This record gives sequence, structure tokens and C-alpha cells, in this order.
Amino acid sequence: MPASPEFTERVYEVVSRVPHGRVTTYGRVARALGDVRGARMVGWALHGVPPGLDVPCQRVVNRNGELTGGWHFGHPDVMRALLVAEGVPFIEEYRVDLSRCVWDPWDDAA
DNA sequence: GCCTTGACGGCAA
DNA sequence: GTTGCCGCCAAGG
Repeated sequence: MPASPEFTERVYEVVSRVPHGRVTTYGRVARALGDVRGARMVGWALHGVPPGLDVPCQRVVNRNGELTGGWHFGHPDVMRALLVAEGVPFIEEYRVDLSRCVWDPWDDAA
């Protein structure tokens, strides 16, 4: 069990607030939580997402827009298909166009 | 108890 | 624009 259950819960909450057809980055989520250095922890939290939970973790990519956690879906193509189905623009096979579909939770809160 | 790895980010060269 | 290094917290070996 995580040392900070609240932190993980926050991550799920923020990710669940990502609009359909939009994506966010680990750093954005971490900053929204107030933990800038928690970018890595966000990824760790998502890798420990309990199955059955409605958390669109596929909308969370790294700063480069790459589907780094694609293999955690079983296969990167699965994650890509989900994003494409939502209308997320891709500049590469496993790289989304952040400049067009980026969503900052901080901006939404502000 | 120590060392390495990991769904990352930012800054410097 | 690309490459490299450091920092950060937590888990696994």
C-alpha cells in the first residue's frame, strides 16, 4: 500500500477530469497536485491503478507526448487506439500533438 | 540495510 | 532541435 494514499487518490481524480479528446502530462498533474517533483510518482501511481477503476490513464503522457506507458495497457497500440478514437491528433505512431490536445488541470481550475 | 530500476521533468551543453 | 546529467520518491531484488 502506498505511503500516501491521498496522493494516489488525487492523481485518479485529476486524470478522471481530463476532457474527452484531450491529454495531459505527468508534470501537469503533479503540479496541479502541488508536487512538482512528484511527476515520477504520478506515473508510479498510475502504474498501480486498481483494475475496474474509471481512470483514463491513456490520456496521461509524458512531456514529449509519447505513450511511455503503452505497454502497461498490454500493448502501446491499445493506448494509441483509445486516443485516436477520442480524436486526439498524433504527430507520430506513439506521439500525440500536445500543442493541439494538451489539457492543463491547473488552467481548468484557474 | 544497500543498490538498482522506474508510466518523468527541467536545465545545461 | 538533440543529447546528457541530475533530482525526486517509492518499490523490488
